[in-house]
Amino acid sequence: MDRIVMHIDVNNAFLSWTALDLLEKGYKKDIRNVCAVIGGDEKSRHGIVLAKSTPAKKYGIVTAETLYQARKKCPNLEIYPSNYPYYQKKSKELFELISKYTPDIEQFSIDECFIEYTYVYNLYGDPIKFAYKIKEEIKNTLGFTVNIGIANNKLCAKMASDFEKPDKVHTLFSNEIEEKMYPLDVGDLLWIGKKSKEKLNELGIRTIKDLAESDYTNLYYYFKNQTKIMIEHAKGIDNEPVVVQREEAKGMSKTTTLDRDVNNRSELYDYLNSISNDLGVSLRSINKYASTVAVILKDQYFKTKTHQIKLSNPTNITSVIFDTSKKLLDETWQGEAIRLIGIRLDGLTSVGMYQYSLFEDVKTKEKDTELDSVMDKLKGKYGSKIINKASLLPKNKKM
DNA sequence: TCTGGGGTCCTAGGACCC
DNA sequence: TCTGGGGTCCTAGGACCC
Repeated sequence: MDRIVMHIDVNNAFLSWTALDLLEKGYKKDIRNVCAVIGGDEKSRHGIVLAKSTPAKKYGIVTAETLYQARKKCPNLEIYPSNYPYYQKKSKELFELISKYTPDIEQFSIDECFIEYTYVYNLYGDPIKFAYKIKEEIKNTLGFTVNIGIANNKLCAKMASDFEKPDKVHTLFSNEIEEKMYPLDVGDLLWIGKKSKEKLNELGIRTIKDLAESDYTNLYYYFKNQTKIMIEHAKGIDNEPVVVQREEAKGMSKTTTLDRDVNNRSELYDYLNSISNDLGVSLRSINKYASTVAVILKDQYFKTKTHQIKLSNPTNITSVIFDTSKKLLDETWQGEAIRLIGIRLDGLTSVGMYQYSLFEDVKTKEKDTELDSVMDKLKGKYGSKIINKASLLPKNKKM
């Protein structure tokens, strides 16, 4: 028997979920039915569209464009803020509901998952009937709609769930690829982004069919080792398994867009301090150590610069992350006006075996580890706002 | 009041070793 | 003696996804 995979995707997730949040709070209007978006705060320069309603989509509003542009397309646009804790809650409810039917679920993002239906086929039978059943159950018990794609592999299941929306079930089985997928724009193919689409178009490749029938050697010059997989995807070939257990994070990062451009070193240090603190807490909460620290900068012209260093000893100590990031900033920053600043930790390991390098100040390290641990506990007990190092406080409130 | 944040993976080029 | 070449590690930058 052929393999059967499903992809379940919440329609306009953030917007649908905020609609429910508002209705629960007594809001009279369902924002799913008006021209509305979830967007960031423009005053702090976070003004982009995070999600849009179906009516907003009809006006041509797209995700990630500026609210300014979106408003030009729909002057009556309503903009609502995001509520991540609520989204997490809804996401959990969704995956718990699906888990009742199979353990073979791969969570792909906060609002998407794959399920390996092959193993439960004998239990539930016709996958299309099952998909409709689960779609209705989600709508009736959780209050939001999903699209479900059914296919013989993950790639095609995901492509299928992206067909007509919302509240639909689609199939894209192997024998339907030429009919349903080949006519689509090559840019609609998973993993073909803006740049690859442009390049393919230049080469006269416009549809997925064009790519499927392209010659490997002609494309190799432009796409190198991605060529083979690209052509296979266009043909609907994909052998990736549904991976139930989420792989452990390989890195973590935190970046922040500043409310104005900053070219003052000590102010940039203050941001690094705060970010180091947040990352340190996250790192310790998953019992990991970071091998590499990188500073990420974006200047006023949106030019991004990164500078990284591999540590001689993986660390989970906030002060080490902060000191390293300061040094990295000093080495790479030329005084340009900074729009975004952040830190990325890579090469996360569970290795607790801490070897002190030769001239390290052992006493300081032990003290800092102890300080981090005390602060983590207090934050866990009283909430993250309750305690901070004096250096994190606003200057006029310093102890 | 113009352009977020958090991830993964790939590539090119330099350093270094044998 | 008009100066190889393979392998590995590391860093910077970029493409792609949600």
